[in-house]
Amino acid sequence: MAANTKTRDAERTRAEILQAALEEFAAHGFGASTIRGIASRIDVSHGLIRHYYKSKESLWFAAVDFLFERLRQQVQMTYEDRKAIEKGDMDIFRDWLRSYVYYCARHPEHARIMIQESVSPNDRLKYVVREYVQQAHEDTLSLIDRMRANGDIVATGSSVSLIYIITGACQNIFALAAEADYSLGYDALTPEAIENHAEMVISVFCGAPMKDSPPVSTREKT
Amino acid sequence: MAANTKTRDAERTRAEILQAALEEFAAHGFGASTIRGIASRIDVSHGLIRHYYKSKESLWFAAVDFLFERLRQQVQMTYEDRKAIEKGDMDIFRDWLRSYVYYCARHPEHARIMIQESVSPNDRLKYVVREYVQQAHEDTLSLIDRMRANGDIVATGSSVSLIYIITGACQNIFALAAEADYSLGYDALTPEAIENHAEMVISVFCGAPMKDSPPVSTREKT
DNA sequence: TTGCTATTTATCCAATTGTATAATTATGTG
DNA sequence: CACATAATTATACAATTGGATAAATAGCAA
Repeated sequence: MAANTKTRDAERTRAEILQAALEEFAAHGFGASTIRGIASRIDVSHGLIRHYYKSKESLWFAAVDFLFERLRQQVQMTYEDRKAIEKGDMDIFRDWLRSYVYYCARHPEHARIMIQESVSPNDRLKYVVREYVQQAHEDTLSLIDRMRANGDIVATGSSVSLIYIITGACQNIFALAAEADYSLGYDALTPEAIENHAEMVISVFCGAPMKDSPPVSTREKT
Repeated sequence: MAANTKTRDAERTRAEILQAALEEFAAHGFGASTIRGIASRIDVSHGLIRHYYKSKESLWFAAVDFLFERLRQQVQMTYEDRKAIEKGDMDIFRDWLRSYVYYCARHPEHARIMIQESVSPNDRLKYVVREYVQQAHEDTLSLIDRMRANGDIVATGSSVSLIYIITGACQNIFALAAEADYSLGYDALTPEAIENHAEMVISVFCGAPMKDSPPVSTREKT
């Protein structure tokens, strides 16, 4: 254990820095985030962050790697589920939608960071698209096309629009949670509100959930 | 005209500053936006902006006033339209959805600014909600409730969720236009893509548009 | 022309920023 | 114990920031 205590502390510090960086980047965007602000979230000196990550930008890349790895672990569709959906098993698709809504509620910073970086073409956006978004979008696109061909989704127009309609429908209320609270006194982050939102999304895109198969997510892992 | 040349220039300068400020705030968020950056967009000294607006924050408030006034002019529902929708005229609702999609495409900075300010409760968000969002949301809420009672919208759950599902579905692809371009080579801002998105949104929330009434927006004003 | 006022620029300043380097502390090994 | 190395803090610095004030320019009325 002797040789481990130091490295374990170091690893924990690295993880804490990443988590704090994610929150800071989501809260203020890349430009307005400060290394000192991130450091103060976990009560370390700002020099320590420079010790682990050589620049503010490299910290951003590391934080995004962490973000998408977590997304992958929590909501990525398995090959079997995908095949089932392609064969018309809409309950699997409902479960996937539900798990994605849960993810959006737990991690609203994800949508926020992507929207902030999508303001204009830039190297950070280019990186995250190339490393993570592109493959996921292409997979989703072919899945949606298959579902529309099967008649499981009825809509007219490009499937690209549909991808953003579905993800926007899932994300938006959590990205704007503070607005919903101020304007309507609605706390979108209570378990009931999250569950309600998942039900609503599912009913919009898949019709009402079937009575005899109570929606239980098999993909919820945290 | 003599007395007018000066004031007209001043008014135009004020308007140019507001427009540049909107773009800057949407591009970088409030914190990362700089008065000098806004000034350089319209090639004036940063001191001039301080002359017209006494602080960066007061400039933000003025820019948001401008933003929401433009929204009101372009997509606010008339009383007559509202009554027609409440009586079940879904074509009017389809037109309204369409005009909102057009607005989101023309002014993606609107959604961006709201999301950026919704990171956490703060005075800027509080102001814009109190001045603009709250009343609009309450109106929309009661309209949606009425439509659901009429059976014109079929979904299960809180109507608050539905508000954010609809607006998210309309906005998202434009807020993430750069991502869609990088990942799928899809330019969401072409007239065809915008039209397609409007069709898709309408078909998701209202079913396919009626064949005999080609969708023509009566509310599109710019 | 001479004033007068509004518009605009030019500087100045203290605070904050990312980055860099030195100093300090803790930990494990001999 | 001493010594080496990793973890962490402290400090320094040039650049940028919002804000403030002074200076300059332009338009107009007399």
